[in-house]
Amino acid sequence: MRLARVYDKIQRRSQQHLRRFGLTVSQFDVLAQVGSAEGLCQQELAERLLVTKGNVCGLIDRMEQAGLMVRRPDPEDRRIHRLELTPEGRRLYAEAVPAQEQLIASLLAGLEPEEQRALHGLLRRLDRSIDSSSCLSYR
Amino acid sequence: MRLARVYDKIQRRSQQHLRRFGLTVSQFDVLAQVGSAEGLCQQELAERLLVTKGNVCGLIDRMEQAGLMVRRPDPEDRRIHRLELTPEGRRLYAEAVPAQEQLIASLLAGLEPEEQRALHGLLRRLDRSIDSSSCLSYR
DNA sequence: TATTGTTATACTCTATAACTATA
DNA sequence: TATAGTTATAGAGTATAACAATA
Repeated sequence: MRLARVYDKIQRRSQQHLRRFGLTVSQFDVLAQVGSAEGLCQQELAERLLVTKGNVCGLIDRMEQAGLMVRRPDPEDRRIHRLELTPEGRRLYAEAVPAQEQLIASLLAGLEPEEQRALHGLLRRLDRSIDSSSCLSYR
Repeated sequence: MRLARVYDKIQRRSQQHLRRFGLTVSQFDVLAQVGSAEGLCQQELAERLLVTKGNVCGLIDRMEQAGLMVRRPDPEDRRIHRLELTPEGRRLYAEAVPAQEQLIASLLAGLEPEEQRALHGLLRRLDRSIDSSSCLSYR
């Protein structure tokens, strides 16, 4: 499976790359999601990351402990925690996200710009067609 | 990152799918590699899977315990273990690999045949260009 | 000395499921 | 009853590094 192999390589490079920031790939995903949509609640985050809320809970625990984010109680619904980045979390976001984009760009650099666009377009179509194909339930 | 999202979905589907066979994705990878190249040694397998030999050791332990494969000492170099599938491993290989291919085919079905070819070609080019871009060391 | 494989440690992620507190 | 979050459990995968046997 070609896609798997390419992805594994990118994943490993990313991992290596993100370690400089003290982040795992999953933690980077959290940072990227919360950084681009502060006020997100844990349930929403779980859905976006395609993992369970239990897992999100542990992820947030570790990142809160690392001083990157905080849980804020929602004043209107006391079951909900809104997620926000700390100043340090925002600093890391501002640093790590562009660095990651640059890494991806450098990995894609072997393709011509129009090939990159073609690849992106095909992946988008594939993404949608996977969603519509049969039942897919993430809790 | 489009590639990551698409891959995650495929990964999750595969996981779900492979569970019927009692396999994790990593174990499937081992089965597929050894099944297509019996006599492989652990070091070679580690390189193909892009993980360390320590990890391979654990993977093999679990799969040997599950009765799917065996380590055979190499008569010429007593440091080496050659990996072979048991009859049950081969049966599973013959069952799981086509099933996995069919799953992938069904996920790709939303794309036209020429789009599938185009995607494959782009991924192959990307794969190669990643390899050649800067240092990449898997131990 | 270098290589193959093993072992040990520690951490992250994951699924699953029971639990609480709110709604 | 349903939802948001928590906790507990168990297992898998991973990196790292020290180790034994063999070359």
